[in-house]
Amino acid sequence: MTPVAGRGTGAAPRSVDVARLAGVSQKTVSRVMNDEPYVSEDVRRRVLAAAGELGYRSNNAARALASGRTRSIGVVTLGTALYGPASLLMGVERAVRDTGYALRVVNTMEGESAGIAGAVDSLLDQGVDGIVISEPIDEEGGAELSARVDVPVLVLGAPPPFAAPHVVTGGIVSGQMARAATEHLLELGHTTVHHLAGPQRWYSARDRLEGWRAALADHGRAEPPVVEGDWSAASGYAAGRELLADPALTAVFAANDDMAIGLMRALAEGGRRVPEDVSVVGFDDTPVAAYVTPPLTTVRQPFDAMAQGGLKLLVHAIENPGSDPLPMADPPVELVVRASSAAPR
Amino acid sequence: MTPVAGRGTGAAPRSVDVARLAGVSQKTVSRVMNDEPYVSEDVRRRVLAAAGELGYRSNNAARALASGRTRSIGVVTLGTALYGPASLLMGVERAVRDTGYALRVVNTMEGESAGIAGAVDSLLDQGVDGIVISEPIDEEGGAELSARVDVPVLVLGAPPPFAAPHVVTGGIVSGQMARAATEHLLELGHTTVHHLAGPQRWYSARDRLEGWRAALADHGRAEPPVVEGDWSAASGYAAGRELLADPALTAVFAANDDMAIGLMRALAEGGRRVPEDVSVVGFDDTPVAAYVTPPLTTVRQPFDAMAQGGLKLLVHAIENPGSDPLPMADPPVELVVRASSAAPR
DNA sequence: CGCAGTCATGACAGCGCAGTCATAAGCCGG
DNA sequence: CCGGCTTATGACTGCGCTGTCATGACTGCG
Repeated sequence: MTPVAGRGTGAAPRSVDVARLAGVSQKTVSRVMNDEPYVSEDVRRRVLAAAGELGYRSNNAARALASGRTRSIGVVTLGTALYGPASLLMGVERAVRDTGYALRVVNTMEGESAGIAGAVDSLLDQGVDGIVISEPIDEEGGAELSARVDVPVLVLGAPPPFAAPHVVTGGIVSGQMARAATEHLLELGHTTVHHLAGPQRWYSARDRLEGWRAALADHGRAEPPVVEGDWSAASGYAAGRELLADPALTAVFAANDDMAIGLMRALAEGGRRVPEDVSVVGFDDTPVAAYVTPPLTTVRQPFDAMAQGGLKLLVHAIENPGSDPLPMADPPVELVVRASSAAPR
Repeated sequence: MTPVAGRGTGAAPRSVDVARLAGVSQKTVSRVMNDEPYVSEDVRRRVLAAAGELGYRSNNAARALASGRTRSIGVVTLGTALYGPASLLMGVERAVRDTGYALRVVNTMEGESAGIAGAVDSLLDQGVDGIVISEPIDEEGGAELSARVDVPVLVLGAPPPFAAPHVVTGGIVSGQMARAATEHLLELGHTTVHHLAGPQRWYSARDRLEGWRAALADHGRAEPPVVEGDWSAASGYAAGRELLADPALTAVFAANDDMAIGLMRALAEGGRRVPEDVSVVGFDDTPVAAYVTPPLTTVRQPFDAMAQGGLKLLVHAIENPGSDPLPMADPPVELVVRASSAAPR
């Protein structure tokens, strides 16, 4: 009368069930599942066959409880569909997959009560083995947070927002490329370059501002007033309407492509031709950048490479606690010159 | 000599430690942490104070093991930064947060070996309580997959790709809006409307194709040959170069905004003015759609509402097993008319 | 005042794994 | 041919929590 397994048919099989079927101990099943050494080929095969037959899948909670590791990495995202952050997140997903870890995601909406600290906290609650903070924005709470973080943290695309024990930084210095973009415009012969900045709570926006500033300083050029947007094309458009007031305007470096597109629309409406009257350079190389009118000169960021490289560091830190952090090679960033930038006049 | 807790200072506090400090049983701590009834206010306060003092956070793995529920929901994404899928993912993240569940993410790259089935499988391995499949694409393997799925599944933005036990569908019928977009062009006076379709492995692309087709059929119009892209502006551009060959071309409905933008560029290069010679309508209302030249008429999808509504269904299915699925109200979709569409001539 | 019913709490077991240690078998060299 | 090694396996335990049940205190009511 008793069914084979002795439990209701609905219940998921456990390692003991597999063990029984394969005629081995539960521990041996565990060994096979974890690719531990000291298992004979014969036994391994029998266990795998039994597992397959029963449709066994090991219980993650039990495994995490017993081993103290969850084999998962948490990501803090910004909760926007902006091309940069979204691409970085996708890169992280792809890269995490390769490492064998699972991915947990929480997002922190800008202006939300808890912010990054809250997001990190909820990841710690979930018991992740490591944390990725992607494109952090500036906020308070970093100090108290760092005390509670007891797993390695990877900060992607910007300097770490807080000084926690095991923080590594991966990813590019986007300031460097902002500098290159600005220099591109100067070398075309523009007297100076205006900057349409991103929201300054974002490290990456500040980075780009500083890169632009450094380029102007290097070349001994006057620094025009900065106009700040919020990354959106709408804000770029609004900024463009402001900039139209300046008859001397000949070149603008925008902190991302969306703002550059909004800016170009405002310029067009104001009767300024791009690039004949005003050159525009963006940042990100979004998929549409090459197809707007005119095609946008911009900076392409290697999101996948950043994520992959950074995760390698993180996994190293997780699996070799106490060891020195791996060095991070800055992945290649590229200035893509298109029709929106040209010599003045 | 023995320190207070009797364990190394590095070890995370457990509920027994809290219990000891608060002078109650471990079970009572568990009661407080889970907001169970039958705990006096006094005890509750003492326990919370003790937990705060020790920096206690409950161990998720142990909780999951004991309760059999992980309190987490898995999402299958497409691994692209395309505006639609990325927005939907963000919407899901936001919505999940409100439900109190944690989010695990896996993505299936198009053309990858395992595909959706593999992604779902890995989520099941992780032991999620429910699964969200966002924008599924067409593929085999659905049948065998459905046998293994033992948690509720929500399919967002398209019909379910497989017949699993507990599948609910949430989200809009984008075909309906494709129809509205096409009708908008017909009502402007265009004799017929071309369609620049998305990749037909995507349900949403097929939906839009069918909506377009239905609109033409309703109005008794000839159906021009379909051009298929891959969602990218580049593919829209390529399609545009093909469409230029047709001198009778006066209106195109593109399955997303990026392709519409590429298309408009090709039209511009071919000397066809938008909207004077050719009207273009897109789909998605990406943030730049309003700022390209000319501003793009398009269809705005309420990603947040779709995700929120869908997740409500999913959580209901998780927490009330066996009950009838909740009805899903289609969230409002909106045709945004801008300058890229106008009457012919 | 006594009994049933609510409320508040604790003791205990067990969730399904992995870690530790014990054990047995094979293998080698002196 | 025996002591010491490597290899292969199992018994047992415990990870930190939740579920079940028992227990006692307190309540109201006939």
